[in-house]
Amino acid sequence: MDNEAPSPLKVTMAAVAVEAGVSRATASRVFYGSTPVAEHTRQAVYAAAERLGYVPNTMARSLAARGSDILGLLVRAPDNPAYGLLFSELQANVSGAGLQMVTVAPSRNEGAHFERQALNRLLGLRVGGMFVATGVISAGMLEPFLDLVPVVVVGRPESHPDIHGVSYDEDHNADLLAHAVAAAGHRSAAVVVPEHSVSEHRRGAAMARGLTERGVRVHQVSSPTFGSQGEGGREIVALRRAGLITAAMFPSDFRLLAFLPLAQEAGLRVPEDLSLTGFDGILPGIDLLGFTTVRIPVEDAARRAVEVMRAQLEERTRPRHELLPGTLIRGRTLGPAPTLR
Amino acid sequence: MDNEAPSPLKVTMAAVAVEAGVSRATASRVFYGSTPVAEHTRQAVYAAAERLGYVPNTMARSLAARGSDILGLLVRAPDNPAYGLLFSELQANVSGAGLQMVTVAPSRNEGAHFERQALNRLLGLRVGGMFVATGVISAGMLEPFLDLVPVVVVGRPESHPDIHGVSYDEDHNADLLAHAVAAAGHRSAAVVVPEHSVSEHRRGAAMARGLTERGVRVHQVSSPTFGSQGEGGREIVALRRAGLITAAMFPSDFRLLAFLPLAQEAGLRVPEDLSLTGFDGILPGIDLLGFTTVRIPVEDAARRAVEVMRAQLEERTRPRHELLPGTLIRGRTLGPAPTLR
DNA sequence: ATGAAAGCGCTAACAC
DNA sequence: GTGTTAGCGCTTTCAT
Repeated sequence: MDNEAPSPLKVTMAAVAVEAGVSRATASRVFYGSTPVAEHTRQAVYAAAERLGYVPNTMARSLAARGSDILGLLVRAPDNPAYGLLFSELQANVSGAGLQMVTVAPSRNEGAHFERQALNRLLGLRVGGMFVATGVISAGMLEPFLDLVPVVVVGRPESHPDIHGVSYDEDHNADLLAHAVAAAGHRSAAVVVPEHSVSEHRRGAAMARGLTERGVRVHQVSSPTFGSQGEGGREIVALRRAGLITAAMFPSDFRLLAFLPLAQEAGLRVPEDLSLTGFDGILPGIDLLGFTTVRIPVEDAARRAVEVMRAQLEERTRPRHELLPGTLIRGRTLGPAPTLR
Repeated sequence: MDNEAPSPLKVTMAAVAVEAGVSRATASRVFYGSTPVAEHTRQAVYAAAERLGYVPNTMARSLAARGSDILGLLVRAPDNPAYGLLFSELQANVSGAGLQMVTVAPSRNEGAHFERQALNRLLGLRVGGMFVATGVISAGMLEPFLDLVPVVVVGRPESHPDIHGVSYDEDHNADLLAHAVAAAGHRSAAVVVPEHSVSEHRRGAAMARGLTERGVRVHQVSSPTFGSQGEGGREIVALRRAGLITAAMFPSDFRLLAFLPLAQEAGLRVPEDLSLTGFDGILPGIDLLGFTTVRIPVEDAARRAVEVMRAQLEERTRPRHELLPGTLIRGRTLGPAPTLR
């Protein structure tokens, strides 16, 4: 009588082969092989694997195969909903393409050093391709590996000429909002342009530009550090009270959210007294607040990134940079411009 | 003259050893070895590795070592901020402990089949331990591997007697809120108890119990499917109008958020006419809305989960189940009970 | 269509 | 303190 089966993780392909009465080579071919295998042999091997609870050892496999088809994702901050959604969508698309993906995150949100560690974790696993969803890693850090593993940078707007990039078209998105504000009849608006966040700064600048081009007067508010939302907010309230603006544009939904209590406190009705716009459209449940904002095309970016990756896996091509437009969300925080005073 | 260095990923430890003028074994010892190595040898090896851009091959390493110290995380839905934060915190704690972690997510949010695939991805990598942050995988699916790899289930309240669990104390948290509502003088409140979400149902039931124990009359509202928030909300509005309640408790901040527009539409002031409480305290920026809610202790759970994991890595001990209390967030949506009518 | 055998890059005894 | 050597579990020529 047979002994009790050992723990599944200890079952090797050799054991499966024996159980199925074939050679290790044949067993291997059944699972991933390129060469054809007789149908009944195939059945036998599958049955044996099932019986033993065989879990293929990815380590051994990719070592022997000199590489794997597992893709890696380096994600900057999983606690940021925009990245969380991107992770989720990439995973879905990768699986849809019949590929696998593992994800790593740096141990801290800031610091190239930590991102490097995470990158090495992926490289150490000899992934077959990498999605990089963080702006902190410089292209230079990626460069040495480019010829061995396809890299697709996703999300961040900027990238290296040798690296494939699929990004949100922040300028276009900002313009969508600027257009909406102008079209609602506003002739003078505040735009929050943070100094310390690269992407938010870019958004703010683009919104200001879009307004100006449309003949809307812009009052630029350089919001101070992220923590103290109060400052910029109070400036906006003062501008409204002085009758200098009828709308305020924020470079993220979060900042708009932070402003709401101030507006309420100041007795300003939205949008009757003051129209407001955000940016991102990601925060779960935020739609319920009725924000007028632009939804960054996370799903599209994920889909395209995977398509680009698949193409790279087949055959390396010249790097391309794609910019994906978002969609305007017409909420209740943007209304027609009131008559001032 | 030497040829140009090959791609870093092609550099093997053998190459490093040659470059440093030592044997492969010594090089190995320098990187992870248990046996001591002469200081100047050590330097030489590090220098050689640096020069060549050596990236250790994790596959080969853990194959030879029959296992790795890389931990795996199976996370249910990275696009859910609560899971995103948990991911982030686990990563920070794992790194803090000098360990590595890779994360996998199922390709779709629902379906045991997809979670199984993700689980196998982790198992295939022969991780040294696993964090499981999903309720969908049944303990039975985990059971076959328990003796080979330590498993810590984190977040979900329920778990198997053979598996370590670190969870949020939902009952306690619900009671915190019930206490706060009762203490504010409310004598009659609505409690939303969804039928289709296990954890939300549990929360709702516990809140109702807590109120009842404190002599508060409970109007249970069985919110229908998740999509149509309207239904339950309208029932609450009606209850308030009929003068039957002065407060409403929701089993998630999201549901509370969904109710806000309805309350506004109905002309109900919060909290003057109606007090509201949520549950979770996670959604970034939600604090700005002034929700009275309970913050689930994600950071504590992550920290404890890693501590438990480390203990398991050292020596397998009897499984323990921990329940972690959250903290009450006193926001502006809970006020003193108004006189009815 | 299948089997035999040679590694993949590394670690872990075991010698010296 | 360092080198030698035998595998880890698997894929992949090369035969048959």
